[in-house]
Amino acid sequence: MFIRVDSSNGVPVYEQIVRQVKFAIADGVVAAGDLLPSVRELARELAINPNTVARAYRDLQSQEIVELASGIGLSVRSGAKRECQTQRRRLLQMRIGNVLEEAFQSGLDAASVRRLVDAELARLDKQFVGNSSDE
Amino acid sequence: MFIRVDSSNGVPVYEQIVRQVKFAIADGVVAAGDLLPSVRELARELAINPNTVARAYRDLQSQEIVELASGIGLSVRSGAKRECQTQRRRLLQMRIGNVLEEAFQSGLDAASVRRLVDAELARLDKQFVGNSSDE
Amino acid sequence: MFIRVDSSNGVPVYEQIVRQVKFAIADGVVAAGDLLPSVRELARELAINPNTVARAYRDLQSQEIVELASGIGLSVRSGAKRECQTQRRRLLQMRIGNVLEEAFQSGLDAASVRRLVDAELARLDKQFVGNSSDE
Amino acid sequence: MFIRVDSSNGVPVYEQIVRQVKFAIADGVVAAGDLLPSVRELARELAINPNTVARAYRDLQSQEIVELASGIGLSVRSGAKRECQTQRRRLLQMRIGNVLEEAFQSGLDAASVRRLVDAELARLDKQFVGNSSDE
DNA sequence: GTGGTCTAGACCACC
DNA sequence: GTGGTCTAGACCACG
Repeated sequence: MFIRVDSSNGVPVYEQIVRQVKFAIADGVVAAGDLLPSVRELARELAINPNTVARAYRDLQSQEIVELASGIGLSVRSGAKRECQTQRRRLLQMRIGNVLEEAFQSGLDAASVRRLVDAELARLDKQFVGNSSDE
Repeated sequence: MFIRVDSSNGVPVYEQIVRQVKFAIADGVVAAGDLLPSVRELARELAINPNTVARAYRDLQSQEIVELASGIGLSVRSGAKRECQTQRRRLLQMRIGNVLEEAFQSGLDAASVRRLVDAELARLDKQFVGNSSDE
Repeated sequence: MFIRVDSSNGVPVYEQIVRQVKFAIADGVVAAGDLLPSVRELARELAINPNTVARAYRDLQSQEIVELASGIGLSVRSGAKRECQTQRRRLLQMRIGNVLEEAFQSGLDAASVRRLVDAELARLDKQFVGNSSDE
Repeated sequence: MFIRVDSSNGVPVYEQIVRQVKFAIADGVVAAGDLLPSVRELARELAINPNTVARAYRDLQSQEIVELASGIGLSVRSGAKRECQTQRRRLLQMRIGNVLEEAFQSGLDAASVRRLVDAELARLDKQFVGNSSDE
């Protein structure tokens, strides 16, 4: 299973699902034409309310990432990979920008902000060696 | 006035007030022993309901940043500056860490993440020249 | 229902609720993982405004006694029982200490104070037979 | 000066003054006919608002503990000592009773309550050796 | 259904 | 004047 949710995360569960499905598509873990796991199945595996999964899937449909294959399930649309990659980049850029802006606005000077960023980057670099990206 | 709120921000107004009071204390804009602006005064200036300000101030009390001087107002406690600086550092470290971690987990490699960060840092550096910080 | 409030008590209603929830947890009446009665339900049963219950519950959250299970309710955290027992002991010790100290400081000698205490203890012993405590 | 107030005490300052004046009278530190310190003088010595002292003195007048000696000040009435002793006993009995009752109601059993009381009594016994009482 | 936020306004205690 | 408590009710997000 390519999805993991953390209910004590602040981020709504349905949104975590939406994001991770998109990330999986962006990375090619799930390809165009593939079916998403059924609402019931995913709900059981994540031990969450099926309504939550349903809501996530509804969002993915309305964003035209997946489409309903009647009687079969939800399948990834053909242009989805490229779209998900673009969205991923935009999303991360916005979030990074927001956080850094928040740091500046809180009264810290540029040097302090950069120190914080570098420390975190160093910490994470070690954790995620060997990540591959096709962007 | 050292507080500005943005009601269309997603972040609850009372929480924005809590943060900004803490930041003001961390930066020395408000010193130990100083009184916060009165509930009614701040509510009037921000054009919000006094209860919203009161809730923010109650949070500051329960976090022992500020104490009730009965019939006088709320005064900044003696250890508050150091505490607020610590909290600010921790808060930003956590938020930056979370965002960067999300970037790595989304499948991007280290180089891509660093590129995003550097671009945003460059953009914001220009915007916030002249920030001063005690830390 | 394990909560009873007395609005003509001087002690704020929301604080009575906070205390009694903690006492119930300390006594094991409510266990870790259990949900508190919903805000609306408790408000209805106590015939008070839901906001008053909500404020009590918010305090319990910020004291980390209870945590939000989004869309479900508030559940008692795992370490809460031990914490509530400790707090109960400290609270009572402080209150008893304060009152006895006040008695001494008011000029009474030790014998007079002890006489007062013994009389009250005897009176209450009869009233509260069969209390059980984990401590 | 026979009065000390603690503004971070929960107990209103004016009430602390009322109590301590009464205790001083009960103990004979201030006798019938003696004048209380003037409002301005006491306010200066305690570093509090004169209105607060004035309110305390007003209460003492309305309770007929002191009386206005026009142009002179407030003097302790003749029957005050006996009255203050009676009130002191009643007040302490009530407060002790309330606290012990609260302990029982919080779910503790009689043994636990008695243990708390004995511990505090032992602690205070050492602190207040040589208290004398004429009750 | 759940809790959270915000507004509006009454009333109280303290200084 | 100060903050604190409580009520009442609208609106939103989440499951």
